[in-house]
Amino acid sequence: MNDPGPRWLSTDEQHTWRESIEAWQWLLAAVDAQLQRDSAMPLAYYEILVRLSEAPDRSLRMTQLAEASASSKSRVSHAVARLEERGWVRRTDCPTDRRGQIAMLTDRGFDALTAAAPGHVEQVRQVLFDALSAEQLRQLDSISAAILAKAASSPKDADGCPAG
Amino acid sequence: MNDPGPRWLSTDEQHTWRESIEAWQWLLAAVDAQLQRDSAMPLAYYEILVRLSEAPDRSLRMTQLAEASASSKSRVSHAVARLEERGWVRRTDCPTDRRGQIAMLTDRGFDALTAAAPGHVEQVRQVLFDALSAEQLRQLDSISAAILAKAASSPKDADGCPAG
DNA sequence: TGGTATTCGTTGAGGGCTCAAATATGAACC
DNA sequence: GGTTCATATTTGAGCCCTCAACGAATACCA
Repeated sequence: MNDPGPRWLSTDEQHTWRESIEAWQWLLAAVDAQLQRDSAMPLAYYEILVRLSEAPDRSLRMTQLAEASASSKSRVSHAVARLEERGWVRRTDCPTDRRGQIAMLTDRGFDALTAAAPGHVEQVRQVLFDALSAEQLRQLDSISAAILAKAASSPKDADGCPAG
Repeated sequence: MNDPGPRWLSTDEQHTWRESIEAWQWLLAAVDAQLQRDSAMPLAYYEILVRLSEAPDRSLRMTQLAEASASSKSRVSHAVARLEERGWVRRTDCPTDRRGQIAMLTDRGFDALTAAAPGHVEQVRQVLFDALSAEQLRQLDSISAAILAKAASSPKDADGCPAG
């Protein structure tokens, strides 16, 4: 007789929760849709290209790429397979670990990224930076950091990054 | 010779942007994964069940259900079809508009929702409310409201709610 | 009344994601 | 060396979502 029962959300909490998920689901969907519409790639692919473009030699081991783009190994494996079909990424064997694969951004991939970037950045401005004040952006920064801290401290699942 | 070029993000902006999407993608994935794992339903289905449970007669026209759950008509149509297979929702013809369909939450659907709720709420607490201070929650509230205001003012696509 | 536009809801193809299982290699230990 | 456990990556099934197209019914309007 000691189950405290679920700690239900107060009215205020419920309001904050619903508003927040709706806002961020919309924002993510809007960004994804713009990329899909104008550059024929989902946000997840864009992020993979960005991480590769920033890496030395524009190359990354699959696992590192998964970590850098905050997604699961499985997702990255599927995604890189698609990106390779488009000629945007090339996979080669890792010389020091025969289990490993190295994903490298090709010149065509870099061009695709360069072409997609301006429209994407503009969309990000519209949905986020034009909507918030400087003060709110600072607040958002620390809020996001707090959430990520929670994410880091919670147990990860077997495969990739998501979930808790 | 008057193209200002893309308004690139400053270092700070880029930091805020990357941190924010990573945080919210993780949070949404974590909530979705908990529901999937413990109650065998995605967050989108849970939200549909919630909106129905709150509606008079636990019933809503398909379009209203789409608006209430902030998703596209197509998504809701597919989802309700699945939920109907599970016996959680029943569709009936609308008496006043022969194009219309009314989705009603069944008793079994209500039970499923009741069973799923405590674990879901607990997860929401863990990923959001336990991570943020009261002050941050207030800030988040107004940040989300600002984003949603932007969403409301931006042109909607043909089908449903998402995208901008 | 007839014509046109709009709304309601569904459908199917296509694609991305997750999950669990499988393969192959590396590391550690005795 | 051989066992055993851990790591790296892939694979395929199954599911959800988007997009575009569709049929059907209603609204608007001359």
